[in-house]
Amino acid sequence: MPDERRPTLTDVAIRAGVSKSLVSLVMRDERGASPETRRRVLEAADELGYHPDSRARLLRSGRSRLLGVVFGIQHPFHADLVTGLYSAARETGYELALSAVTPERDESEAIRGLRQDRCEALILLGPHSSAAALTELAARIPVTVLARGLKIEGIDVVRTADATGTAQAVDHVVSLGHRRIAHIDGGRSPGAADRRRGYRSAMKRHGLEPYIWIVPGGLTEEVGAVAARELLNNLPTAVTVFNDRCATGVLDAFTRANVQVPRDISVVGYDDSSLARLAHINLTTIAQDVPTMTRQAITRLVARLEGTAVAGRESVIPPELIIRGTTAPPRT
Amino acid sequence: MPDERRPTLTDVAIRAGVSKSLVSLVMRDERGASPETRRRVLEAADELGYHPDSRARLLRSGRSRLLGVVFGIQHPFHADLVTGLYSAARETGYELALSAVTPERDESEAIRGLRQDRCEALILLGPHSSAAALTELAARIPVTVLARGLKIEGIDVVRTADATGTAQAVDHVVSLGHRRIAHIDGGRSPGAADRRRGYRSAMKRHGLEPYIWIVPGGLTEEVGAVAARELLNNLPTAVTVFNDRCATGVLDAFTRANVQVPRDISVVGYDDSSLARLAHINLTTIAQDVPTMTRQAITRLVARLEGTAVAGRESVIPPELIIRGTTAPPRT
DNA sequence: TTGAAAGCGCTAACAT
DNA sequence: ATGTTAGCGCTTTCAA
Repeated sequence: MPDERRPTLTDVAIRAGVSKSLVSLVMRDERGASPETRRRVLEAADELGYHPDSRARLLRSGRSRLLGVVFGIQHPFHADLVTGLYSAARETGYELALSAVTPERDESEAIRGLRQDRCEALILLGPHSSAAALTELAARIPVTVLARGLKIEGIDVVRTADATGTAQAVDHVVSLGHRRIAHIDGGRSPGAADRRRGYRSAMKRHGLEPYIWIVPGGLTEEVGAVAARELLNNLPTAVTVFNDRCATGVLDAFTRANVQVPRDISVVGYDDSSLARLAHINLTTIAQDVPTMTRQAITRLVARLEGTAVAGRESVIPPELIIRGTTAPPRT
Repeated sequence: MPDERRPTLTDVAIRAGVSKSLVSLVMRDERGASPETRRRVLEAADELGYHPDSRARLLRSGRSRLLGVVFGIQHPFHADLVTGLYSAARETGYELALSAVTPERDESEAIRGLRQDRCEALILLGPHSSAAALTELAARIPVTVLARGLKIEGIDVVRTADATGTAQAVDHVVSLGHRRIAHIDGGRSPGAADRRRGYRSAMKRHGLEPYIWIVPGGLTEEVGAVAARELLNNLPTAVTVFNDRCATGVLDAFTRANVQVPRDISVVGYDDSSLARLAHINLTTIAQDVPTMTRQAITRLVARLEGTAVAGRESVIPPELIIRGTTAPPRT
């Protein structure tokens, strides 16, 4: 089925009876060709089924107009971010090149692939490379880190104001009348430290310092369930959880233990992942503003590539509380 | 940060004091350079931070050695497949180019991107393009479809023997003593028809035709929960579910309705996704053999590209029953 | 408005 | 084992 050789620009030029330069102009929609020539060229191209070879084109023009994206293929939240990045890139004239991190393919390998493709800049989603590796990388190519706060010379960061997020969660349940509010932690995951800090300071601000209780948790449903079982010994009336996946595990453990949500305990998640929106979960949660985050990441990077400097290294995007069905006033 | 020009092969050649050809050989790990030369070249390359330009390389060699992969970024099972594809491609000398389908980026757009990048072949994960579109595509480029059974001239298919899978599920619960076994269906999703068929014929084979009960379901937790609520009216003793995500929703709905699994009802999922393995879910399920599927997909495609014909259009991989905690003998 | 020629960074074919 | 030469398909001078 396949291959007569793909038609080249030269083929089109011959067929249209003009020079390669003219064909090049016409294909790129530049001015400088007569309407008649333009018509003939387009006709010839169409007849041959010609499509420009982006590799050759980019090789010659010295640019790739490619933005590399490194993401964790197992992370639902990264899927949301990639979706947003595609939309944000659409109108910029840049394309996305995806490179996945899998259990058998680490971040450095993912980055290496992208560099071979001559991406002009890199977007790293919640990277876990060392600061040293990132510093070295940033010295060679513009890098923007998404969804992880770190301060590294030369690296732009776009992230959610995570401390604000958990503070909003605490404020919400406090306003419902809760006082004994626990926090299930994300350990060393991206954002976990800030979320923990936000919880702690909001509790202090409300004069609830004696009730501060931080339980080890993590990224997954499984650790959420474990953490929830720890809470059962001395059930608080509300709990803020590191993320929605973890919160799902929490809900599951509670249900099994015959603890009703929100009657017996209120639960607040984090991320507003599609999980949270499911009718049978219906989780009150903190939404990261994915459209804004991804738009900013792309905008900053493009600006840097075009030489339009952008102020500041860091964009911190405010999150938003989404009230659903897992929070209610405490039983009196 | 910015850019001294990226080092080229010529730069490395000059620094190492050898010809470009030698550098080219060394970088590609071909034989024909002395150990001493090799060492010098690698050292120079390293000092300069040189990475070969794949565009130029591929332009020159007339091939891209790129396999395009179209996947749904929201599908956990696709994540597993992509992970397997990376591993399978690793030793073949081909690279993967990922192109995601998102809510705002459809399959045809994903495919178009890959074709501009001059991928030599395409792997489509559970595609939903029309047969006509796929036929036309396959006329222009080798195509392998993964995880969806379809019979289209010129398209290779690698899929799980889905009918066998649900049959195994039925056999398993029958062997435990169940007779009233329902099936929650996947609707029009890839594999759903076969799984439904497997359920139906296994029920007949066991003389349980009167108990056949197929409830509409789908891909997600949400529809699983809805389907489960429908079962509550007339609870069977076991149910086989279209996939693990859907089964999770089923479990959740049962728990809320105070129906205990597996005491009151046995549940079998499908996919053996990471979800199923979580301790608090611990779902008995049918595992698709991802390593074999992905290896076969890559192998077939590479064989086709190298002209080594492969017999048959279709590889059907047997699935495997994984017994965990959601199945048990019925209460007597 | 048009065309000729010179590369982009690399590999392949042919020397040596 | 090493070097030389000629392009891959395109864009970009620069001259006509």
